[in-house]
Amino acid sequence: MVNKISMKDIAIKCGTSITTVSFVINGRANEKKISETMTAKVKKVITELGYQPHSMAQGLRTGKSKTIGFLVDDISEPFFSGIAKYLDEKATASGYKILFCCTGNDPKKASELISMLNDRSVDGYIIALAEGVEQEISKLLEKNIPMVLFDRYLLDLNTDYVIVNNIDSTYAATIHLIKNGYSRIAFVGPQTTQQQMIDRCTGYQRAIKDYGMVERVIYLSSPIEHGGGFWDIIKGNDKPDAFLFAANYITMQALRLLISIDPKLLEQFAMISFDDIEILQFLPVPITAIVQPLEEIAVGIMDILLTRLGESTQEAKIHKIISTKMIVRKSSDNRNVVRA
Amino acid sequence: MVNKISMKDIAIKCGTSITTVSFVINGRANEKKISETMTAKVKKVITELGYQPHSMAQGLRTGKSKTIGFLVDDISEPFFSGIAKYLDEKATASGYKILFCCTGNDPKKASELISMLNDRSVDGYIIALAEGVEQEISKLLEKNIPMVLFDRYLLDLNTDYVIVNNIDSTYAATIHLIKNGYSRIAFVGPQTTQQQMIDRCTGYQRAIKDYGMVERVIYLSSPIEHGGGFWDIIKGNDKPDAFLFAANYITMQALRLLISIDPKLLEQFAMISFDDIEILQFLPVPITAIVQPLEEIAVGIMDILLTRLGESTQEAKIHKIISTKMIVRKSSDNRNVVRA
DNA sequence: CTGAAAGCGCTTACAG
DNA sequence: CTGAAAGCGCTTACAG
Repeated sequence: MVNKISMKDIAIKCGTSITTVSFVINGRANEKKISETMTAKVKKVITELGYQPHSMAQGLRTGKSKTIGFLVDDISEPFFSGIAKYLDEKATASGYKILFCCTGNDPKKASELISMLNDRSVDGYIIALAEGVEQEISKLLEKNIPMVLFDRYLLDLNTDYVIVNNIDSTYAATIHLIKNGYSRIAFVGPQTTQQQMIDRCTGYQRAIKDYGMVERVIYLSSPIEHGGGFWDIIKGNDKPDAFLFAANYITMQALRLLISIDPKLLEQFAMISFDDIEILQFLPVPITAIVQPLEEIAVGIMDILLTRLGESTQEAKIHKIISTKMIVRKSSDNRNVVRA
Repeated sequence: MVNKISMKDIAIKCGTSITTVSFVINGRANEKKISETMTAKVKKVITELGYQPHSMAQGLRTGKSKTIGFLVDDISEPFFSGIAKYLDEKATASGYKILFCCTGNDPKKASELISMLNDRSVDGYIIALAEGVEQEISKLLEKNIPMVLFDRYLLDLNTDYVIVNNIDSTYAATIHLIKNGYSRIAFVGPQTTQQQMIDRCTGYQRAIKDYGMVERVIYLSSPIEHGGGFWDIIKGNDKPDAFLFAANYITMQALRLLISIDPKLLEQFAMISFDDIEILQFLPVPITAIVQPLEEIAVGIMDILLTRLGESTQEAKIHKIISTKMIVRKSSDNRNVVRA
């Protein structure tokens, strides 16, 4: 990093002061009534020398780092890395850079990371909340630091967030199964207090109730136990004829479990997965999926965050709900019903 | 970001100077012969007030940002996001943060991003090189900025890098196919000048030559053309009985192509994929894979980079070659040979 | 053993 | 129309 060009160099070369140079750089030449001759000269020298402002000096002075903190459990999960890609694109276009952090589902690590991001003076946060960091979130809220939650949210925390229409999505998916003739539909989800998971279950439950069916909610334990609840249910007399999986990792867990017992089992149940993953298309019976539009979610997040970053006073919180779409594949058509 | 505590606050509260506080913070109390009483007092106040150094001020003063730039085509690709996760873990543990950037396979964007990272005074770079940015890389090299390349590398660029033993891997994979009775083995790769792809092809070619077989190299075009070369080859008289795919995206392209023509085709060929992806295990005939150990690669990268960041003079470049391992699945056993 | 002071590269209120 | 100067929060050479 030798010989970086500074505003001083520009000023000297132009025979002016760094104040003038600064005004030109920040587009305040007009406002500050810098002569056009000087403005042009400064601009010319800037491109000639390839001057780039020193972001840390700027940051120190302005208190803004043009950096956004992004917190998720695991960046290598396709949903998060997909979102990350689009976020990065939007952020870069607006002069921001994103610091990605993985909490590994550990609340302690999460709060350490928040504190670390705070040290680095990030201007805002994008967070898929792990359970147990409500306190840290509250602290940030009090400080009025811009923050957008996504994927997960907390009812009792007054924040901006972007989520999908979880209830409607599983409601529609359940009805899709019912319409295709399935009558023993099970919802398979994780044991959790995460609001989005509760919502997904709620959508399912409402549909089941509206159609006067029997509710079957299964909590899949992780790591998977062969002898455990799922297997008992599958081999029981009153076994389900259709599954609605609450998230892609739940789908994967269930698929692994079924395959490890007997790959043929895959063909005996109707299935719908919340979240599409490439694998679903390549199975012997391709699986229907509820698709979360990643780019739309990312755009929603950045729109809100950029607004906040430009605001002086906090307006009312924004809650953006994005619609999923269902991609129907063979696994949920009525082929199975005949057999059942 | 109100009322951040500064060294000045500590100094006042301790009745000393910020110099002393700084020495204590930087662990130079002994060296600078600060009294134990004062050292203890300062430390106590620091934890009491929850002081955190202001990283931008530090950065401005020291010229170090404790930040690493990470450049790949697309962070949402499983190979890269997997690497990213482990890198982030290691970096955080050493007080560094990583700025992830996606070049989207666009050399122009790549050089813009490098310039942007440069503005942000990143201390080092981790790069999976896209073609066409050799010049920018060279510039960084000249400036002696620490940089580790991975996955891809350039023979004529003298840099640190971490790659896998590409040649040996495909050599072994090819021989595995030969030993299992396949005799018309095709290598399927992208049309590219990327060294690692050339190496993978070389390994295949050597094995074919050593066993006196006929070389069959297929360049898969993207987007896939139905009527194109691949289909001609598959339906021809002299069609291959085994495929070695050069990368996971090539595997996916080929799978999509085969499935779109006829899913049964999947069972008619032996297959090995460079890179393991979850999908391979779930196919009707699970596909053998050459596994790149992500964590080991990430550790290798960070080890080199952290060494460089701590060095004053550049030692000789480090080239770290990591061994892959092959996970043999049903797709490469000799089941097909009987039929052929 | 400890402190005053310079300076990293910016921005901006103030003065002319 | 333009510039001198203060200050953001640190680190460190220098002086006592």
